[in-house]
Parts: sequence; C-alpha cells; structure tokens
Amino acid sequence: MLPSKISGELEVLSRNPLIAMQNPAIDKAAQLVREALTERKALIIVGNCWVDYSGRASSKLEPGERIVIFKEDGSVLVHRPTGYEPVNWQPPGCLFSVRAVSNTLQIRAIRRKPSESVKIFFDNVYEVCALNLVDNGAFSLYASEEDMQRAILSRPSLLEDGFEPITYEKKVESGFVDVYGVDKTGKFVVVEIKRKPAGRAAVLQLAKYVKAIRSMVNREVRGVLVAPDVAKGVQRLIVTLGLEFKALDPRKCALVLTKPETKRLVDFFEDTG
Amino acid sequence: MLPSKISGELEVLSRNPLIAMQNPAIDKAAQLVREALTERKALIIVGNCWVDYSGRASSKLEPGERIVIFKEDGSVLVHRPTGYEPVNWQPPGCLFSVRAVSNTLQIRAIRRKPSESVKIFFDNVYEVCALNLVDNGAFSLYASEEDMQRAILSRPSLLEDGFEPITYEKKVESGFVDVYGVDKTGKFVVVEIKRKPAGRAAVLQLAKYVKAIRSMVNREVRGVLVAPDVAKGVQRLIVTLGLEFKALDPRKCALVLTKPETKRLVDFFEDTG
DNA sequence: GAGTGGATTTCGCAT
DNA sequence: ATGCGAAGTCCACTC
Repeated sequence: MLPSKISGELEVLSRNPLIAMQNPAIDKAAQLVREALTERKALIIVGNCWVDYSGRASSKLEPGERIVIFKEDGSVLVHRPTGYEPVNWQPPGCLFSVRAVSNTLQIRAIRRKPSESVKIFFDNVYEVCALNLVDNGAFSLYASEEDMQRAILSRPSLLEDGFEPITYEKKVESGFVDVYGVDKTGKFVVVEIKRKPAGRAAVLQLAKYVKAIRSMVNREVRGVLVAPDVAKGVQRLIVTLGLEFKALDPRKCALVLTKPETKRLVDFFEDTG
Repeated sequence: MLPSKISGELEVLSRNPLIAMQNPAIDKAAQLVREALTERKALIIVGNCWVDYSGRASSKLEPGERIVIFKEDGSVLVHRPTGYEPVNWQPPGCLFSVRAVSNTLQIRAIRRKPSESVKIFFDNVYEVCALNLVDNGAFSLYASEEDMQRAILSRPSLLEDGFEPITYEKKVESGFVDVYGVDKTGKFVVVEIKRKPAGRAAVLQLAKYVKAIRSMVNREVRGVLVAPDVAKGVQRLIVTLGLEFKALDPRKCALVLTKPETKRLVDFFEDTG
C-alpha cells in the first residue's frame, strides 16, 4: 500500500487530467473541443470571440478576448476579464455542436425548456484546456448572522426558556434591533446577535438600543448579547453596562433551521454535540 | 497601413496575451500567480484545492479538482466541474496575498464592506494561465417576452390608442392571459404576446383565452396577438378566428422601458427607426 | 452610503 | 412538472 499522497500522484499521472494547447490552429482547436465535449469533459477556451444568445431574451456580444468554460454537466460560461457574473451563459443540460468554418471556431450550445441557444465564435484561440477533473470534496456552509436570527425566532428557547419574540429588526433611532421580545417574567428583552466573538462595538450598540427602548416603554428592559463567544475583556464591559451574554454557536443555529433552510445548512462539525 | 486582421495579429503577438505553465512546481506556480495578481492580469488556475470562506457566512470546501479564476477587477471564482454557479467566490475589489508554504500554494482574497475572506489552497496545480485580455466588445440585450409585457403595461398606446390595461397575467382555465384590458370603446381586449413571429400555437392559445373570457363577461371581447411578425399562413387563421394582429418589435419595447430597465436594454439596432 | 427592485437570475424544496 | 422563496445572491439605480 502506497502512501496516499504518492498513490494520488500516480493516479493523477495515469488519468491525465489535462490536455492543453497553446495558440492552436482553429481546426486543431476544434478537434480538441469536439473531443472534450463528446466525452463530457470540462473545457476551457481562451481567445477572441463573439457571442449570440437567443431564448428567454436575446443578446449580442461584440468581439473581444474572453474566458469560456464548458462543464461536464453541459453548462456554459462566457467570462469577460472583469465582473463576477458571466456575460453570457447556459445552464446545465446543453447539447453542443462544433464547427470550424473559414478559420472560425463555432460552438453552439442549445437546451430545451426553455428553448435557448448560445452561439460562440472564435477567430483566435490562445489556449484550450480539456480537463478530466475529479471533485468529490464536500461543501459545507454554516449559519450567517441572519440565520442565527431566524433560528432564535423559530425556536426562542435557544435564547432562554419562556422567551417570546414580539418582532424583529425593530427600528429604533440609529438602527435596527435584531430580535425583540418578552421574557417569562414579562420584562422586555432586546437581543443583539453576532456570529463571531462579540467585541466592544457590539456591546455598545446593544447598550444604545436598550437605552432607546427604555425611553419608549415603561417597563424593565434587558439587553442580551448573543454570540459564540465574547472577545477578551468585553465580559467586564457587559457586566458594567448591566447587560447579559448568551453563548450561541452559529453552527448550532444551522442545525436548528430544519425547515427550507436545510438545503445549504448541512452538518459541518459533527462533534458539535 | 496594414489590413486590420494582420495588424491585429501583430498586436496580439507583441502583447503576449498568454503566459501558461503546465504541471508547474508549487513555487514556480506561486511566482507566476503573484506576478499576475500584482499586474492585475486575469488568471486561471486548475488544480487540486480546498477553500475556506469567512464573512457574511462561513464555508468550508474539502479538497477536489477545480477551476479557479481571478479577474482584473479583483474578483474570484472557484468553479467545480459542474454547475452554473461558483462554489466559492469573491466579488470585485479584492486584495490578494500569495504564499507557497510546505509545497502548498495559498492564495487569500479579502475585501472590506462587508469584510470577507476567501482562502484557497492548492497542493497540485495542473495549469496556470496568466492572461492579458483586451475586451472592448459591446454587449447588448434586448427585450424578452416579459419585457414586452411590461412595455405595453407602462405605455398602453404601444398596443393602440386608448387601451387601458386592467390587470395582467389574468388567470383563465389552462393558463394566464399576458395582458388584459379595455379599449377606448369599452370592449374587453385579451392580448397574447410573442417575441418571435407568431405561429399557429400562439393564435390557437389566444382564441382559447378569448373564448374563456367571453364565457365570463357579458361584453364584446377582442383578441389581439402582439408579435414582431406572423409565421406564413397564420394571418388567414387569425382572420378566420376573428382575432387581430398587432406588429410590435421587441427591440422597440426595449427602448420604451426607459426607467430602471435602461441598465441592460441598450440601443441594439440603431436602424430600427 | 443605505435602501429598493430586477435577473436570460440560479437553486432547491414543496406541491 | 410547476410554483414558491432564499441567496455569502449580484447588480444597477435612487435617495
């Protein structure tokens, strides 16, 4: 048995994850492109191209140098040198046709429902990479601050037994309260949520909100800071200002959100308890 | 003066749009990556990597083979071999740091407001492309069917003078009416919109809707087919069924939508008149 | 700078 | 299959 690192490298050598051409002739490029698309490989083409799209809408992209990616599932991305979003694209499930006509590489990607067509024309190809990629790595995303808020609203006992949210993001002067409610003794509770160890700023903000609410209602008002932890020295400040701290791990919130939110909030740390 | 095709190729040769390395050692790859990011070039890295994200939320991506793109504007895309969307990303405006530590290429992309960090680690690089891309090609998108609908609603005179929409996408049995309203003589008008030359199916659908509406109201009901053109032989069918046709170019609709829609609906055919 | 609405949204889950 | 809501949405525009 070889060490996994070594065996992995051998595997990569035998699989040959990459076939690349630099500045190929159009017909050579077309050949590699056709092969890659036929074998459902991922494919990168860099070159000077123009694009016609027709389907739900229509668009035309004049010539320029771009990065075009074809994926194993039949999706297409045309990326300009700037911007997060592709300028043209096609969702997964496309059928392709490839032609080399009068020194122009033409690739058409079509799909049904809705019926859409993207045609890409290259008159200059700088690089073609046909890729045989293996990607089984798990992706896990855990709770955002907003997720923690939803978690508390959907299960108020996360904060404390008997807590009942009244409204959330209540507007006060200079901001919004994350969560706002009443505890089991009838006192108002103002909650400030942080998904990271809370610093001084979070505490001061909470104090400000508590003060604002106190000026509006004639009842006792508690201020509770919810975060996975507090930064060093902040605990003292919390006590000094008459506030409270409740530890809550954002990963735990992720597990609580079992309704539609489950989709992206998967078990990340199984050792969370 | 050289022909533009030739001069363009000379320009490409002198500019050197591509520096590529296949299966480089990690430190060599790091060198090219650092250079490309420093010079604000676009950059493609294909290899085995894992990713940590922390910011609005947090995520972890276990090792696998992916395509990673860095763009001139400081945006980052991590693409798995399938799917339209990047699994991890960073919007434009990032700052980068590159390190090669114990045979691992580490790239960090951070941005402020919101404060976010994406860390990408490669232990195996199959391909690195540093790109010097020139892309000034105009992108134009013109109206979708929905845009045409909005255009008519925002300027009913596109259909005819005196037309007043009542509601749109009115539900009838087996479908929705695109636009529904009253003409200047008080008759009901049912509008069916197509962004391409209308075929028999569109006409028959409109006829069905007209029939459905007639069974619901005690008033005259007109059926108007709106499209840039009608397919061959369909005009007869329209007349036979007692319907009407109104020619409307989707490109014209695009120009009508001058409110927020302007952003993507630019003048595409200046010779539209 | 914050807030609002659209997108060739995409994506995932519900019915 | 269709519809609904969320997204690390992104993006452009308004106040």
